[in-house]
Amino acid sequence: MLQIDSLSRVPVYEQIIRQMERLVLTGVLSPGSQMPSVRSLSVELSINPNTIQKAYTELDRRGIARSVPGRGCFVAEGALEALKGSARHRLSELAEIVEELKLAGLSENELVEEIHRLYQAGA
Amino acid sequence: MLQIDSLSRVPVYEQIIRQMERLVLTGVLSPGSQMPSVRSLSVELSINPNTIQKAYTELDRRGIARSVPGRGCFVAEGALEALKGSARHRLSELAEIVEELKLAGLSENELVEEIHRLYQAGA
DNA sequence: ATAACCGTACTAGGACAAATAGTACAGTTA
DNA sequence: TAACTGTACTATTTGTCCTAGTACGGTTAT
Repeated sequence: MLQIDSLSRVPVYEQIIRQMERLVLTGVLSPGSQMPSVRSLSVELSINPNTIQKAYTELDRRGIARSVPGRGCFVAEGALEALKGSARHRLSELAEIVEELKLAGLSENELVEEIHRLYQAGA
Repeated sequence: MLQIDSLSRVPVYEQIIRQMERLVLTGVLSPGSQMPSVRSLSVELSINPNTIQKAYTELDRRGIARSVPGRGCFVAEGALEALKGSARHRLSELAEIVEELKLAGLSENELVEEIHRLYQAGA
């Protein structure tokens, strides 16, 4: 279900967060559905339970998941809205890269063309 | 001349690299011109000389700067070409963000509009 | 009830990168 | 000669990520 790159600079707990967000956005995980338990996922990925918990706690804080002691961790009802809202926040990251590309001499048309290709690509 | 955000996750030496690259791209530093010395910059930014040196060494390795023992560190002649070449490499970072925004429901038109605004903005 | 799950909390320690601190050496320049 | 330049090296500190182990309380099915 999830894939972890232990060689990446990106912390494992953040990789889990991103992939969970992605599963929700793509509809693989629907609001209300149960997520893998902390322990089962830790066994599946061969990762310490504390690391999984850190990811789940953060997902809870962001309003994407709801943890219920004794029952499990579920995709929050407003998960999609929360994700779409936070997506706007990532426009700032986009702005940084765009500005660098712009300075490096990439024209607006070239960039728009690149965007078009990315949008056409599947997945 | 440079600004360091010590609270950022981005390492100080990498912040220096990026800002130097930016100064070259914007023409503030021209090829052949002398860059601040390791020691003077360390005093100005209140940062250990070793951290500055690490940034300068990397800039040298990328072909953006040329360090000359006893004389100083200068902007390389082919700095602009080196920078424009490596800029293309950052298109992969762009692809990641675009894909996330796409999943989050941002339409291609909205994104293109955003790009247009970024290109019109000064700086 | 009891066993088997669930999330949560806490302390301790290892591994690693980033940064600091201090010293030293060799080349350049006024 | 004095004051600068880059470079090299070791030791130490700091912070983050992750692992390890233990414990507590709530839920569920048998």
